[in-house]
Amino acid sequence: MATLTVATWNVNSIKIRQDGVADWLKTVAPDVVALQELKCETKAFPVAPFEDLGYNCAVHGQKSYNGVALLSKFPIEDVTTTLPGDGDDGQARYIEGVISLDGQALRIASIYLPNGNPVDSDKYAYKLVWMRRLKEHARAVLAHEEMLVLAGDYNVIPSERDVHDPEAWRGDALFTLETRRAFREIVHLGLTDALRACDDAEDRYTFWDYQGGAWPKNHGIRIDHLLLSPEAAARLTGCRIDRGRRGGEKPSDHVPVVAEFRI
DNA sequence: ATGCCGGGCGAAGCCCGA
Repeated sequence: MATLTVATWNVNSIKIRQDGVADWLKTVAPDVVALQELKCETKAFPVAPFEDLGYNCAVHGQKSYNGVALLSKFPIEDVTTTLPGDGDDGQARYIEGVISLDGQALRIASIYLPNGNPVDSDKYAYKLVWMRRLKEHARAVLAHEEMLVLAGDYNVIPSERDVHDPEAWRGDALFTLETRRAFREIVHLGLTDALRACDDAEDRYTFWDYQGGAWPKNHGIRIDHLLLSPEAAARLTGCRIDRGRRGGEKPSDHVPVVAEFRI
């Protein structure tokens, strides 16, 4: 019985964070990692430190903003970067690939879902449209009935117990009833929230703002998620949030979420 | 709550994030 470790992490600039990510890879040794908010162009992604640690890299980058990647100890095949209705969407927010394991496959996506604030702007409309596109794509890939992990920064607080102070976030684009309903529509296609399948506690956050002492006061929110197909959920053995990565020098404002599977 | 952080860009100050 082998263990497959799959993680997601919004690194908030891969250039600034590359040493910290490499250090984390050495410590945790995940098999597959979904990264978000690279803030660099594809050709500028620092592949060397990760290849030196035995990882293959698939990158969908963009200058200054957004950017997503997959790292994998196994080869990454059939890489795609578009969602239905992509049109002229110039924002690098989605990358998907197939990881070939012994006799089976894992389909993994790295998602950087739009923030959507303020709610009276076109950014919010873009977020909701993007979520509908993700839903349609999720429906299509779920039909393959394979191990599937839709991992990333969803910019969605799913419920009241995923935020330190619900009143402080009421009306925010991450927490409106409309946003949460759109997220549920995706989950209800048949996906499992990996963290909540393993840990029902309050105080399970993945993001703390840099400002206002949010980290020392533990004013966090849970917005980074691994959503699993039934085939993946059946093999899930654990899921944890790597809170320790919020401390130290020059941390990202997000921390990794790590899931383990028996394969 | 907004922009008190932090990062990108680019060389000061604005844009953006959640």
